[in-house]
Amino acid sequence: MFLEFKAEVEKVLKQALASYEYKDLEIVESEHADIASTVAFSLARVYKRAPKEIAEDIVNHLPAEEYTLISHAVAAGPYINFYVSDFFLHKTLQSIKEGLEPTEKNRGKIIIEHTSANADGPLHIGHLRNAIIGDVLARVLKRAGFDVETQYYVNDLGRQIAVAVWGAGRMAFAADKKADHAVADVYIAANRELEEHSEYLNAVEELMRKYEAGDDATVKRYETVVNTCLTGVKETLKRLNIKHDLFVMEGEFVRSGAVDAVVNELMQKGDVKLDGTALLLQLEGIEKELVIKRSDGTSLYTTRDLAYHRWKSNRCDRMIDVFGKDHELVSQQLTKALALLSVKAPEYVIFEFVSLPSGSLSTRAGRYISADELIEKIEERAYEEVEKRRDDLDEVKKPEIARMVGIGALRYDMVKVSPDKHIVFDFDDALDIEKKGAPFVQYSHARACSILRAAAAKGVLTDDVYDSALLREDSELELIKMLSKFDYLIAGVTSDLKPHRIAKYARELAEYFNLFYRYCPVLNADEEHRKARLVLVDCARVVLSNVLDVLGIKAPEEM
RNA sequence: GUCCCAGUGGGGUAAUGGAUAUCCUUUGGGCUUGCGGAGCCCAAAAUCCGGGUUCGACUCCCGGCUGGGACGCCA
Repeated sequence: MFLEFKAEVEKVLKQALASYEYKDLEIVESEHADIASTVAFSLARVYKRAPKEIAEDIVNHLPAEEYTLISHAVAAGPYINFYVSDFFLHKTLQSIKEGLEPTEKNRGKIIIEHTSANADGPLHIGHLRNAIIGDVLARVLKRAGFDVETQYYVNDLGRQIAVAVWGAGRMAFAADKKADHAVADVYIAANRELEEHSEYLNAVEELMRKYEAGDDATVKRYETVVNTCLTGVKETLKRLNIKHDLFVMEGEFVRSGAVDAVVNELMQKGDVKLDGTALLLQLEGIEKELVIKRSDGTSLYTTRDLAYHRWKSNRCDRMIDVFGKDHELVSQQLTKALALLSVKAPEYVIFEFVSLPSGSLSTRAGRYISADELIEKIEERAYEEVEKRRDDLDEVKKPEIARMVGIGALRYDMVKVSPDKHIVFDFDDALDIEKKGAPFVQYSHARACSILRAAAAKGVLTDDVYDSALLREDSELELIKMLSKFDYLIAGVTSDLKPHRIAKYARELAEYFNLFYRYCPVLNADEEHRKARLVLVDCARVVLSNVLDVLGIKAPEEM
């Protein structure tokens, strides 16, 4: 609803500015108003008058008779402050009661690629950041009315996989281990062996050549390793509430000839030169030329990625790639090379690294914290907390709530920080569930549910006729305004792709609900207030549950 | 060396160029004859350094410093 308020402010402000020339309405959020404009500052310069005077003049020209969602506007010095009307507050509650469906639908198809970890071992905490950022964005975009498809791009052609496949030919996967962990064991052991015996490297290279050429037996060996690993990875993702619509194998693009087609087209359209038998592409603005074909004729990651993006671009309106910071140069090369092929560029969400206090993560060196280990520990920790507080619950409910709280805390922790912030992962800190994170928001939701349950038990109906004008306390007004901003938030994140803003909103909403709870009795209020407040509690419950859903966090009815 | 990113109270973190810099944690103090205390209130404490642009800079520009990353016929 806040979006509609903002639109009305823009409309009336434009009318009031009819006699001025301006570039922008300069609408800003403000703590002194529901929304404000600072346009008087820049007009002051042009018209050589005091900004305060101009602000007053603009306010005097606002068509107050057209206000519906606006109650009034005032000039506070050079600022023009707008305030919401009672009708806005009423309409906010009504629209939430009617459901939070996106106002715009069928806005086109978006393919978002995320996680895409190599199939050489389990997901670690770095992949987790990628997966959770990607998953939250996918959920936001769905809310915003897009048709979203999530893809996991499976690297099955890299040297890493060849090493794992080679290793799998010499030792068996441990049968008693989770599949992806068993693959990692083999991969790490194989790497160690190759370091000691470089004579085995030929065998690895031969595997790579045979696989690209489509040798049946080799393809089968690869598939076994990759699928084994992915089985485990999918289990982990499922626990985290993450699902990919499609797993796309890199190898397909080589075998289908799509990669060759890309290389040939680049030779015609780009600045390509020969270095021995390898092909180098010079891209504008990037010093380093891009190798698009190896001397031995096999393909490279970037070239295969070009073919993948060309394929994707034909299946959607927007492409979004969630990449680690180490892929930034690649993303620039990708954009430039795609332009040569007349393929639209993807939008990139680039996030900074997650490292351990002991240094950077490395699957090969076995230096990582697996997502599974983290999930295991955090759920244990959450179970302890539940047991501490809710001894009355049975052994079905307790672990169920512990899972919701544990996974919630983990997801919230990963998404709450701006993607361009480097994270040093601290195990104890991640396990500290008592912080104001997901459990805080979940608790507010459970509390709202509890009030509604108690009301139902007393036979008070929430869908009674109610008078929203009775909601006059500060904590009530602030809560309603916060509720109204859900659509505004979704619209914002849809364009700036910054998922940490969702986490911040969720926490703030829970805070406002707690304040309302503290200052306004619901069930113990007189009948008219009780009715109106129950509606407000129900609306808060709906928005809390929706914002948690966007974060991929379960909203427990009790905890 | 070149390029990219980050630098905000003791630690972590937020802030489309706008009014009194957010929140967590920490430390200290307080709130329950209340619908669930995983709650609420109060206090302490911060924009790396130096220039510049601007009516106005955490935010933009230039130069440093510190930390991370990229610069493979790896992915």
